Amino acid sequence: MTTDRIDAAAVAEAVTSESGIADPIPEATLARLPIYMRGLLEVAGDGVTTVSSRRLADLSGVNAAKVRKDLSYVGTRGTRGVGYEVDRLIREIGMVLSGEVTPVVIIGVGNLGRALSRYDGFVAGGFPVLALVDADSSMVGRRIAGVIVSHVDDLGKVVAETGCLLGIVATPAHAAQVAVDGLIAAGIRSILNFAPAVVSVPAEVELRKVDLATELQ
Amino acid sequence: MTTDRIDAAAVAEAVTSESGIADPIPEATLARLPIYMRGLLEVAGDGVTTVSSRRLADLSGVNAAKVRKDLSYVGTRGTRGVGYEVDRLIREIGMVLSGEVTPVVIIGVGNLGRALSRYDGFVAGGFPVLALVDADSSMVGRRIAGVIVSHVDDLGKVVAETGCLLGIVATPAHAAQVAVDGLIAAGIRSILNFAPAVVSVPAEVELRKVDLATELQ
DNA sequence: CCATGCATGTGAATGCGTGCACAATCGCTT
DNA sequence: AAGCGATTGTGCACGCATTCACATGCATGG
Repeated sequence: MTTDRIDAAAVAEAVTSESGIADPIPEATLARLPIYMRGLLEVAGDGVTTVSSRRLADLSGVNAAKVRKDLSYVGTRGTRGVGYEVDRLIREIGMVLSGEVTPVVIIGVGNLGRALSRYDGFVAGGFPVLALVDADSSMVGRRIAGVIVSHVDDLGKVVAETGCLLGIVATPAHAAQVAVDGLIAAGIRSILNFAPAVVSVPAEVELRKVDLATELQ
Repeated sequence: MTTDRIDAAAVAEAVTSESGIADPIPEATLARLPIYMRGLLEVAGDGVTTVSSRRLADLSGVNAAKVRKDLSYVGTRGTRGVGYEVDRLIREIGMVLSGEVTPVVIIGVGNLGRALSRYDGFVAGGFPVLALVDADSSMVGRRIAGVIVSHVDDLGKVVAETGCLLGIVATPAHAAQVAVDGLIAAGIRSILNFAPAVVSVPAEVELRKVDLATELQ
């Protein structure tokens, strides 16, 4: 029966995402899943049990074919002639998104760092802040957004314990390079730099710079 | 033979002329120009008069070939073996960016909203305020900085009429989420949040939060 | 039980963005 | 004056994303 195939596909998907070897879901699709989720929760509130790709496309403001292709990556199978089961889709997308969680560590708990660590958008986007470090000893031990601040000297230990994969630099400009070097030494391979400074990294490290001043301009 | 090249050129010209005198500058390039501008202003402050694509690429964290291709769209020509003239480049990019005006709508005309609507920096930066809305009926109809205040219920209509692409939230904290949802429903995909509240948006919508308390420090 | 309508799932084509590689070209030095 | 090092400008190819179009397949009604 076809149910066997569906279950097998679901299990395979779960296994691949757990092992973290290769994620076959395109990044562009991943970025749209929260949008679909939003539309799904909306129609679910209306008591609708099935939704077509066309309807979901209209709700999300995208193309219907794109919706179908995206959902095919998720693994969920719809019913031809009917559409997709809303509850099932919400569960499937939820699992994929929860599997795409990347814990982050923030260096620097000044004004910027505190603002970032309290920014719920990170959690909603799958980037929970699990660790905070600072070079100022007077900050160590303080609790910000439910996370205890550690000293930057313990960065390697903290990263190892929390399993953080992404580092956010929120230090003053003059400390940015040191902070980045520390992150790299701790094993971080993806860095988001909020400090207004240009830093250099090895080729194998992915670095993205966020300049608030430029953004406002 | 040369016929191939002529045909290709004819096609390209037909495409460009089809869209009028509109800029053939790719969107991806347009998004990088502010980043280049920032690097240029930095080196200009150091008294440097010329900059190579390689140097500008390092400053901006992008590929050197990409920089050259982007600058070729701007129209500025560099000098082989030397590089680009910094002052000239700043002027050229500035002109392109000033031509890229993005009309904005401001939600909330309290103290903050009024201050923002009168802030000349927005106009200078290519963000003219074309619409103002508020939930308070006593505000509707008042003229602030040359713009008539509309009611928030008419947000969709106002946005459609003025063609606003960017929304600025200047409401009290408790109304921020409602304001953001309204903007998204109106078709806005870029939002600047000045309210001291954390709001959630779909991944498709670009949201930036500006915390004035931290900015002042 | 069968025909019919409707929606899925996907192969294929197109367009866009990126980056390599190299010829063209300029200023500088000898 | 002439070669040389340096840098631009761009043709080309590759990969990703988007969208079309259609065959496949399920459910419903008679």
